[in-house]
Amino acid sequence: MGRRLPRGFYRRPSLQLAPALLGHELVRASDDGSIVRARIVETEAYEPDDPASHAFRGPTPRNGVMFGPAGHLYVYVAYGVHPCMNVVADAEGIASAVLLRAAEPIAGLEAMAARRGSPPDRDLCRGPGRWSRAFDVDRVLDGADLVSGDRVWIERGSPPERGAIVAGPRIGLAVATERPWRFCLAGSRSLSRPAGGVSRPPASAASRRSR
DNA sequence: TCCCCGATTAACT
DNA sequence: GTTAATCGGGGAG
Repeated sequence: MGRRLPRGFYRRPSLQLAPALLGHELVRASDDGSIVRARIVETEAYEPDDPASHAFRGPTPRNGVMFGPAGHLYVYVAYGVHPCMNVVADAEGIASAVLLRAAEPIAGLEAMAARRGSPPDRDLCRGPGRWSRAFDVDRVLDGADLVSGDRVWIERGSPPERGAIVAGPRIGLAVATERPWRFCLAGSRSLSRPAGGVSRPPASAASRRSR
């Protein structure tokens, strides 16, 4: 078993924490006894002064965990359907977090497949909603402590090779699309989209409004 | 209380 | 590559 990342690891701006999380392993122990594990290959940073952040307009019942101490899990539901996992960064009172977007399954693939309808292995955790579902994570785990909790945590993994980390624009946003705050392990086949690729040009970002 | 929109996904063509 | 599905949350009334 690897070693769990300490509180201090998380106490830095999300912009630093997001790339630092790549290569480490998220582990989830469910009530049903199953344990699943995957290597983080894609993250996004959300800073306090960031119009794309849920916390940009101040604390609410949903985003409260983001304002708390580092090293906790913030879980929100996207499109009313898909749970998405975030790691709270920085000092208490500073609302910043790292969205966990994609991972490569390492262990417990059977349990993940049972929850996800047996897609190809590399797709089990490919995308924030898919990953959450494969890991049996929903709003119940909002606020879970990754450092001392026994339901979900992060262990030290093998570090990325030099030059493997690629930054690019974040996915699915209507604002702040110019900030290259998405971080990927470029060689992974489990990315939600190709590393560094132009995900949403400004033109299409504007056209989203006319849906 | 009501309404609109989204840090997405799966199923299409 | 494109699009419909789907409902929780924030903000307005």
